[in-house]
Amino acid sequence: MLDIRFVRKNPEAVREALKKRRAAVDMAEYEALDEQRRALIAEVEELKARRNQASKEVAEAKRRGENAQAVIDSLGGLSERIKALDEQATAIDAKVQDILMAIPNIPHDSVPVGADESANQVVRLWGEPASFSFAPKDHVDLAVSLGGLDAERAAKIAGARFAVLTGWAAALERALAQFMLDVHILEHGYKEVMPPVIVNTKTMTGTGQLPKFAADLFKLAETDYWLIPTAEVPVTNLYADETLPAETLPLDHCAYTPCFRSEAGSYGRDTRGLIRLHQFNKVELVRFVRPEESYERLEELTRQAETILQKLGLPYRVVALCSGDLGFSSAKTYDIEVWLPAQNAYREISSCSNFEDFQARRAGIRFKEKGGKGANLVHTLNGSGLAVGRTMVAVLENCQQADGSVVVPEVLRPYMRGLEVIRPA
RNA sequence: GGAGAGGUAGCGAAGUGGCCGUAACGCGCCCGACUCGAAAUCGGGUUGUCGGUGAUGAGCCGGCACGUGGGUUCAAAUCCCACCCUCUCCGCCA
Repeated sequence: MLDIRFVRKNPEAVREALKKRRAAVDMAEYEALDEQRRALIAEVEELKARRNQASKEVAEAKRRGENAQAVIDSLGGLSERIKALDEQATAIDAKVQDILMAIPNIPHDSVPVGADESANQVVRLWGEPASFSFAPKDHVDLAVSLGGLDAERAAKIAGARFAVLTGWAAALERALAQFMLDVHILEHGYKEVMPPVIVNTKTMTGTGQLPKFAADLFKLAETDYWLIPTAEVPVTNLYADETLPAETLPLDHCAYTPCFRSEAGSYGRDTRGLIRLHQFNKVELVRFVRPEESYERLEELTRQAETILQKLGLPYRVVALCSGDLGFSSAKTYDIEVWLPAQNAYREISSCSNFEDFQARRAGIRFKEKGGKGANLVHTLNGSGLAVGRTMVAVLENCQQADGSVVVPEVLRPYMRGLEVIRPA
């Protein structure tokens, strides 16, 4: 959420940002409501000040043992008027908040302006896509023929967009996750957290998933519980309504959790295999940083996520999302896209974003300088490090051999009981 | 699921209708004094948010906030109602 005073004083900057994002918010209505809100507040506050003043006089008179009936009588109806105005103010404030919550973050100056993903900019490439002497199979064919993926039974017990991994595939999923965690914990200094994967509405609102994107989420019936679409939600909100000592920044957490997404509106896309599921596992990196260094930290974060692909030897590219492709809460995002030979394309495997103070304001996450006066909002960042299922897809497709076997990347072998090659059972 | 206790500032905690949200007291933290320096000691300071004014700063003025939401009252941390959360004991349970 943007600062209500910033929006009031910089309406043109907000309109400009909305235009760059191709987002529609009725700013004229918003401004009219905001003005009404302030007028009402001024009116009701004046009445309350009068009431408080009179109450003080009554108290003083009673203390002196005098009769205060005259003052009390003069207040007739004041509280009723205050109550009526208060109700109006509350109603208008709710409307203002609704719109304010629907205004997306302002894209950073370095974000390329464009309508959709075709305007995204490739920032760098790493690795050479291997040239195969045979037609590379896709990950579904590989996983099924190697006996690791059972899509039929997944559909039977849950439905479409679920997967059952068996044997080596289940082990590979665990191996990838643990490998990623070890790198981020041991080499990049992140502290691991294992949070709840069910959260309440307040938490979902803190990071910006609600109120706008309820349709993308799973909600538990008859409760205030939601399944997290990413560990970003519980981990960022760990420090909601807290003031962190400045010396603890940057505060870096990684978390390995399942993620749940309804994938509403993606019918027909990526219906095969492990690319787009209702439930998948992800190692997430979340950082709480000082505002002045958040962009430097975003570069660092992106490189840390890239490290995983480099160690696995998987070719990828880094893309700066354009304004029209940017997520609602993000001021700047780099997507990391891994090479998938069977699709002959780069596909998203990580998304690294700087939310500046957008989430921190919603969630109430501040920091305070030791001995300093007042608290300021932190900047929050997060990035996948990485999506585990999609990493498995990339490993299978990039490391396959002509005979249908798959070579296990060396760094994973210690996590796979030394297994070097995955062969049909 | 049953019974009980409790939610007040960074933490602990006092506070049964007005002089208590400028929130006692203690701890922590910050500034100062003392000291060669430190500890101890002494003095002072230390919530957030919204509105107005200022320059989107500082300051000043005002409103609100004692778990949340209602109610009673001229006036609520305090009285009444509902809900949420935490802790203890019992039951159940991986």
